[in-house]
Amino acid sequence: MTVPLPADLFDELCPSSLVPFRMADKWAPLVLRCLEDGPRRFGELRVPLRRVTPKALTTSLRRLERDGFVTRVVEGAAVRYELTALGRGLLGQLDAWCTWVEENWDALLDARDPLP
Amino acid sequence: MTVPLPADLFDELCPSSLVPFRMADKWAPLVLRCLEDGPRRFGELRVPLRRVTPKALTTSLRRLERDGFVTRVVEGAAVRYELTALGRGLLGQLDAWCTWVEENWDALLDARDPLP
DNA sequence: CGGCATCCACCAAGATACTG
DNA sequence: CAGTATCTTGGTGGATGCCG
Repeated sequence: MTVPLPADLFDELCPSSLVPFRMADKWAPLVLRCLEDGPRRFGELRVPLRRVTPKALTTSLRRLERDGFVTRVVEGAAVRYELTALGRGLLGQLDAWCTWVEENWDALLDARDPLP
Repeated sequence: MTVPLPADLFDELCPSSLVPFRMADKWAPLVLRCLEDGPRRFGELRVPLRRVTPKALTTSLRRLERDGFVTRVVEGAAVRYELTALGRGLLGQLDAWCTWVEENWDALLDARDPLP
């Protein structure tokens, strides 16, 4: 079985307004990352995403489901969310973004807040 | 000298809501593509982007300038917009998106329909 | 030519509280 | 546990008209 998601999986400032990329909605990239290692329940997602209100998380998950990136499966009392093949494909783009942002982070900072 | 931008550079339905990626704002990816082959004037950009109001185009350009992706240079009565090195780097990501969308277009279409 | 001013509709998204 | 229900706000972006 998969390891529980750590509460500090994401940086406090993630996502940042300096990042010019957006995927689906504000929290979708973080949700996708949480689902990378296998299906998760709503409560599991809330641990690393504790800054996100339940409503916002639900909205994000519903949209990901509508667009075919995530499936919502009810198993008795429990619910699990899982990546589809299409959704898993988004992770490649996400990795590319992260790489680009890391490589250009200083330039992004300098451009946004030029030294006097 | 660069060739004038064709009026039909972009598809009528571009950008589409089926594309889960966003760069800066709605029109930024198209603007960046217009600047790929060299500096352009405001009026030149308006040709392929005739569906975009002047205000929206200005807003997009201002934001791209603020974030360090584009420079705005006044040359007497004329104004030219040009990609910075950082902005040119965005084109790589844009290419990656286009490739991904083309490869997954049918899946995106199929996935969107089933849900109410 | 290269915009700006104004008004307005839409919706993403947060705060807060509550529920089957 | 897995969400809903309201309320409210801020920002994007379209429509229209005007300007130096």
